[in-house]
Amino acid sequence: MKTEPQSYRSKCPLSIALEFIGDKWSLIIIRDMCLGKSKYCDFQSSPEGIPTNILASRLRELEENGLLVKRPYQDKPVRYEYFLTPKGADLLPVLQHLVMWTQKHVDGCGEPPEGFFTAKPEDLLKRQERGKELA
Amino acid sequence: MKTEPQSYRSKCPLSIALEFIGDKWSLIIIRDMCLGKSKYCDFQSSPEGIPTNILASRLRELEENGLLVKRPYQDKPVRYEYFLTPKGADLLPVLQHLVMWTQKHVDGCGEPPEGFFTAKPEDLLKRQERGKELA
DNA sequence: CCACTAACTTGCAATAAGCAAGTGATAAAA
DNA sequence: TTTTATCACTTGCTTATTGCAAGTTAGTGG
Repeated sequence: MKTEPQSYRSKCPLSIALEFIGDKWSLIIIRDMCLGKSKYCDFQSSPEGIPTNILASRLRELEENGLLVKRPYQDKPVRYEYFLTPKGADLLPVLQHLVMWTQKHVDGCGEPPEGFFTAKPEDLLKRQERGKELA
Repeated sequence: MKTEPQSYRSKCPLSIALEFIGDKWSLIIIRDMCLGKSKYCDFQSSPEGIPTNILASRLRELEENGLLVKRPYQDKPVRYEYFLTPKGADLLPVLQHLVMWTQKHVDGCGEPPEGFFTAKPEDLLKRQERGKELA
């Protein structure tokens, strides 16, 4: 996870990518956002059961790193929704290939929802735009 | 990292993939093998500077999980070379997209070696086959 | 014999993960 | 009007993982 955008361990683009999303949870959150989830409790309710303190810290880091943005959807009390930025949405091809890899090599894994493989990063941003229009 | 192939935290293929390679180092080793490295000291000399105990444990786990195999290339003392299996080599598209992602979104990152984007998983296995023929 | 190399292993301090419980703001129910 | 409930977190604490340095083992070359 990168918090200070300087001082990467190397200039290798793969290594840098792993400093952003090289852990067990970040891409799970990105996946959930790709599937349309946007609220804290949505992420908590995923079957992997992310611990709540880790969810909070990952959301903070992903936002600091520009992969997502949060936007209040109510005040009293203020509550936030999280949306992918283009930078975050562009991880979709990575997710798609990881899913294909598991389907090819791991028995008994589940199926992604319909349309997952044909989705494009741009499609993920439309949801956010619609939300903005309504706000 | 998966060691016991049962008991995934969920059946989601993305989540399962992350149990195999969801950390900061596994894909660095896979990358090095994609680039033709095969010996312990090769992996150690990469610019990211993987700690040696982590390298040893990752090589063990990646082998247990079937992403690579080791093969002695000398005895007295016995020394091993590590090679990608088809399962490991099939992560190449994931690496390629991660590299593209960083090149698009992170300033000042380096370039992959020539031919990286056009390589295919099968190409990575030929090296291993050549090695076997000579053995 | 001594230095040196490759491939590890071990010890240990620091960091991160994971679990459970608590907090603060508010709305809805009794 | 207390009582309960929800959402989005935070805190405390225990365990696990990282990362650094040093040591080990089985050789090779001089």
